[in-house]
Amino acid sequence: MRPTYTPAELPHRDEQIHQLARILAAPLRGETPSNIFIYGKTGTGKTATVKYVTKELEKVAERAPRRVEVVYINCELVNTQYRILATLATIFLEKMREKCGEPGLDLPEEVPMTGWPTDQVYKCFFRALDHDRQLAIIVLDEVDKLVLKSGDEVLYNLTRVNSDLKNAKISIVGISNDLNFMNYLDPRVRSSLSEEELVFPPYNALQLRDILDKRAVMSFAVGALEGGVISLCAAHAAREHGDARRALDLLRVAGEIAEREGANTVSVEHVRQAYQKIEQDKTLEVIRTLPTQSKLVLYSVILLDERRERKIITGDVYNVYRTLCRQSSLDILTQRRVSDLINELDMMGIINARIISKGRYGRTKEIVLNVQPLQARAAIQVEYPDVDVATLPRQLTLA
DNA sequence: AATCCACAGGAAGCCCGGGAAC
DNA sequence: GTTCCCGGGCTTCCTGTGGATT
Repeated sequence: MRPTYTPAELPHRDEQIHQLARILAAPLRGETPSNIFIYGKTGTGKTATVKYVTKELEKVAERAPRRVEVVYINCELVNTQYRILATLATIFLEKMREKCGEPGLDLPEEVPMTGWPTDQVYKCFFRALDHDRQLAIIVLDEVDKLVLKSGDEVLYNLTRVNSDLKNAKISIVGISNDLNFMNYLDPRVRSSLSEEELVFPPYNALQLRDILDKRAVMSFAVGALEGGVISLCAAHAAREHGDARRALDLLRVAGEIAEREGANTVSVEHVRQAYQKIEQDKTLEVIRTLPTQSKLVLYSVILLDERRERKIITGDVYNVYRTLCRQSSLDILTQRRVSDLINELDMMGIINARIISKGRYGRTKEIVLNVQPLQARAAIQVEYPDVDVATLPRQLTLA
């Protein structure tokens, strides 16, 4: 049930599988497939489908007139022009050596992951590739991350390389969950990258149910899931733009909770708890990665919240914040800035802040903590970057 | 009706780090 | 390497404001 698992069958993706297969089957007829651009929100099965189809393709590729090589690159990890080319060059050098044994001509043993001029790496890749009559299908997953980080130069080069190759051909499969990024591309790159386009619509609740059903059969004992459990998971995920990964996470966590409790079956209540746990883990992660000053502001709110004396208002928060700063010898920001930080925390849903007027006694913001104080506190103190945790007061001793 | 509190939040500008251009 | 530019974080200064109190 983990997100890393690639299932052997993909329910409700038949159409996409067919389309993709139709395009990628071109090499079996001795043709070069078009470049493909695949778009869909997270958890709609893009990566799984591509992996599935390319695997099938490799199985039948022996019958093809030219050799087919599929290279999968996740651009979130490999996100510069150099590293993409170096990765490709390394792979094709390796394959070339496998194929014909002798180290090719004047080509080097390997490409270092850093150091060479980019055009040398490019040439190296080019020659290793062109050395054989082959078709390289290069899958660039999360290609939007690549463009965001290093621009579209790599894509431009890769889409152009075909015209220079004598023996080999390449075709590119770009996967993205951000459609907007196409606008940042050079028009030439855009049109050649999206010779074919494939859209992965989100799953609806029914389809999610189906997917969960299939996976549940593999992961849970018969009768371990009470009625309604799967429907509830599906419903939750459908509300969050049909993310199958979400749905699976939910079911998995619900199972883990049930197991820890020693329950025999997974109940609807477990799913509810799992939902809360996942949501909470998300916010705790946000808190953990907050900048120091925001953490301090939040910590002030928590301290005030624990006192439970009166409603928390901006002025009080700022006072507490100031003492905290002094105690941990940090710079004290102005109230104006802290006011903005409070707004940011509000936007993130960690706190709720609304403007109230107390008549003669002014206009201010009333702040309500939106997370468990104890856990939030723990999240703040984990990896507290600049401040010695011990110096933070456990209790508020303020007038 | 006028006053006035305790801030909200807009505007302008400073400072600094990082990336692009030279 | 230097210069330039940009954006984000921050400050300073400011005007605005809902409604209890006078």
